Amino acid sequence: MPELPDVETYRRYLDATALHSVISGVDLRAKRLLEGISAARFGRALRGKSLRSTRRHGKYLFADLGDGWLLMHFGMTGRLAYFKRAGDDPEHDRLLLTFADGWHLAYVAPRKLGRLGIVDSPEAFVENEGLGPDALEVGLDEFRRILGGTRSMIKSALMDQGRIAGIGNVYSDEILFRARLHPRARSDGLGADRTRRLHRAVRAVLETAIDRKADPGAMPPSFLLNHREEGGRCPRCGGTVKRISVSGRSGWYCPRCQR
DNA sequence: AGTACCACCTGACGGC
DNA sequence: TGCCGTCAGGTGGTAC
Repeated sequence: MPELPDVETYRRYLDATALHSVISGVDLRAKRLLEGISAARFGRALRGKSLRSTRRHGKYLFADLGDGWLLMHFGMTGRLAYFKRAGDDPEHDRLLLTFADGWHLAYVAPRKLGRLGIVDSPEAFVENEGLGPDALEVGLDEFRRILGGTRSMIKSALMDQGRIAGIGNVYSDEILFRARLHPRARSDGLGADRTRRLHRAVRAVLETAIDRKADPGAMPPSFLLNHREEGGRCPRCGGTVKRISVSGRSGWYCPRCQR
């Protein structure tokens, strides 16, 4: 699930659970997730430290270690789990942090598509990766400039992390549905009104999803999210939603509402 | 510059 | 029940 609302929910979860405890154990169970650092150095960077605070940029989560930051990306299936008893350790935990108070924080990723690492700072990482501004931070003027700078399909542009960070396949559909724009509309052909509408939709959709803790079952009835299926009904007009392929992903939309 | 396709992994689900 | 193909909310590389 991990798009911006999911990762923000994980961030708040970490804040509410694992902050400020001393890390006594580091068990990395999937080395391939490590980015640019050896397992030994990764362990040394964490052991004896505590997670002082958290930050998020797009789909990336950072935790301050005092001299460097723990980096987490959740791929398609990643999440966090905080628990006390060893028996509650979830399946597919790829990193298990144990705290001095006996609690554990697991980074769980069934498909091993995420990333773990240690970085100097969130800012430096964002710069090095060439990530665009966070989708919740980007102002209208910048939004207009970013979308006006590419001839690609609007759905692709929204999902391009180098342009705007945080929007993935499902929420790009949701945003376009709310803004009533066709996923294949040209990014630089929206015009002022539709660009403003789209910018408002980005904020509204992401903030609502965060309020609902990114839980699909808790989304408002007006959301398209729970109707992304064959024969699904548009919550606005009652018509049948349609699936198309955009940048190799399944995009769902309502042909009647979105032009 | 933009797009299609493949690969990385594993699990879930429908069809036979 | 078991096997097989297909698909999955991400990203990065390649080739056109």
